Amino acid sequence: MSFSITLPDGSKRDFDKALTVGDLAHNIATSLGKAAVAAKVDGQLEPVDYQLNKNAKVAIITNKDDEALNVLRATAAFLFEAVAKKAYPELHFGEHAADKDGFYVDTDKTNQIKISELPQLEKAMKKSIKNGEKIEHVQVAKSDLEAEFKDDPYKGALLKNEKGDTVDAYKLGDFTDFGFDALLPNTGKIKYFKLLTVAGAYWMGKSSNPMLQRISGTAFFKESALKADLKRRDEIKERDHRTIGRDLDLFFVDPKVGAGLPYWMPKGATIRRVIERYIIDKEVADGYQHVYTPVLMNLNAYKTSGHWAHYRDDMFPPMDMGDGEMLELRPMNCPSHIEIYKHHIRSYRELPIRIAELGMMHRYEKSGALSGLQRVREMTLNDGHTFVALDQVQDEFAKILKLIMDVYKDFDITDYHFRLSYRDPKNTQKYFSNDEMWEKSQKMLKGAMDDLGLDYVEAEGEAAFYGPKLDIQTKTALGNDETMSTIQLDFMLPERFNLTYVGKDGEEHRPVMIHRGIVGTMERFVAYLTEIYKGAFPTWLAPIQVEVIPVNLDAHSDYAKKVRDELNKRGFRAEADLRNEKLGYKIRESQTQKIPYTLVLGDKEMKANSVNVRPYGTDDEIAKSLDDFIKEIDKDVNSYSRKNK
RNA sequence: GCUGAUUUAGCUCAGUCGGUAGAGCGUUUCCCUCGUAAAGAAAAGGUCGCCAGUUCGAUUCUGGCAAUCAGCACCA
Repeated sequence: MSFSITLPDGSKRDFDKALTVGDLAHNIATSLGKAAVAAKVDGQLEPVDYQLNKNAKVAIITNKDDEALNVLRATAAFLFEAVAKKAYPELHFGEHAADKDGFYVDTDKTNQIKISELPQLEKAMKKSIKNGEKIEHVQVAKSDLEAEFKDDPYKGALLKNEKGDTVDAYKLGDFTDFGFDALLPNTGKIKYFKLLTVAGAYWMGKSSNPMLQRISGTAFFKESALKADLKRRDEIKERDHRTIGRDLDLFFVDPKVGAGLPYWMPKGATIRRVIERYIIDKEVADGYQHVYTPVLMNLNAYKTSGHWAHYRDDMFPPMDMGDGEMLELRPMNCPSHIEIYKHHIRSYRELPIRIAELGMMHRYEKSGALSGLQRVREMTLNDGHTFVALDQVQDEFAKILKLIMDVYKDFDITDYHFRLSYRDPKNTQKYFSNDEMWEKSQKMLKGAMDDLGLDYVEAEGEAAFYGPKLDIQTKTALGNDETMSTIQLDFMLPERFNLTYVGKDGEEHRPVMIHRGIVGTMERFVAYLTEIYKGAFPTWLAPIQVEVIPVNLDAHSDYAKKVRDELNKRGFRAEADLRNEKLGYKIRESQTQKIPYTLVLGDKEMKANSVNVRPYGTDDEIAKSLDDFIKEIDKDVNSYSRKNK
């Protein structure tokens, strides 16, 4: 027997008898042997007692590697299970996982674990950790495990997913579980962990299945890392747009007047208006014709479009007008823009026809999904539809993508990835059934991305009901993935609404429709920006750009008003704080309100027709002439500067 | 929608083992007239989420509903 192990640096080591990953690590260096947590063997995560007996590529993982954290957390999850099972012998376990956010274990409901019981369980875990209890890695025949878990409602099903006749299982005392890539050989290393929350989660992630309880927590190798992570979790709250929205008086949602129906206060409305003007200008410059269409539409239009068949759960119930007419609050405005297209006979010479609208949509979101401006029941969509000939699809697609990238640049959106969203062919309830069209459009979309040489992930079951999409997924400041922009190819609706244009040949042809959104909805986009900027909006977006504060009310109010008026006249959003309060008090408020520029005006400034500038987040006092300040802020606004970030 | 927790003044939160409530911040008024992150005083402000039930009496106990939060499912 002889085989060789290839290490990450390319070097090879030959062996003539089997050895464990741990032995290999020791063989390389004693210190590495001590630090080894697990290994990647041909890309697969394996524990330190894994037997090497044939040619393989091996990378030893120590606690400096990200994957080591997953091993640690999986071990913590396993220990939690063992301890919880001891405390509640009748408890069953569902799925468990460990990743960059921590770990979780699903348990069944018959024996609810309350959040108040977590400290006791933590204590029991700590006891085991202190004792450094051994975790035994065993290969068990699948049939033995099936026998052991024969009364378990979940483990049997999970066992079916395990490949082969033997299963990698782990034992701590008489507790056994499986489904881990690799665990530590001993509980002693799980020093710094915390159980965090108890929440519901569906068994196997299906809402038709019973709901289990998910206990989640996190673990680190270093105490400082755990502390930093707990602090990070706390600080996330400070970025929450709901908190900032209230503190800065941007918007409110009040169940008394309707859950999920936000009210935009003047400051929030200002931010939104600036964005709306920006995006309309941008789109008009890119060849879009902006329109307004009604929020109500005859239900028949949504029957024709397929919304009524495939999207009804997300729609408000129709209004019965009593004379046979049924009106529907629109959930999307593709049918509205189709009506605009159909209003005239269209020639190939006009194509592409680009229709855009900041249109208000209503969708009946499930109560549990509502969240501030992030998920609402009334939203203004940055929507647009372009109607093109078949041979224009690629160019139009590239043009839209360029527009999106231009906008991202101005808003400094850099953390995003592309996702091609396809239908799930098995889900006939959700998607139009027309295999040929789906194949064609999905292939065309992928081809367009490949031609542009862009990287993407593919996701089945994420398409719109009428066609596949390119989704641009951004990361929010709170770490959630969300769809910011989308480009969707649609062969279905032109067919259903019998859209035509007259070709060069004088015959009628069918156009292709491209649905696209740049910044998604105004609601979600403002929520996103609020979190990214932590409420300190860049000057071009800030609801109040300049706060003017007189040193002495009697002596300097007139000059403060004069400066404010001059700024307002030039189109800047300036306010003068003429309340009877101390200077320090007003400065403080101007800072907590995150206003980009605070101007303090006293005798010196009045005499010299100057201002004293304190930019947000600093304690600078910069004296300059009013003219110079105006030049500075003008430059700041026009550059879409992010310096407040 | 589901599971759990929560809901008391504009905000953050105490409190009442059943006898209708408090603090800090904010607001208003008075006072102070001030050079870069909170001067001082007084006052106003609450159907104790909503609807039932039990009780002599419910903010407190019980039930239902709604909303909010965490997560799941869904999703822009």
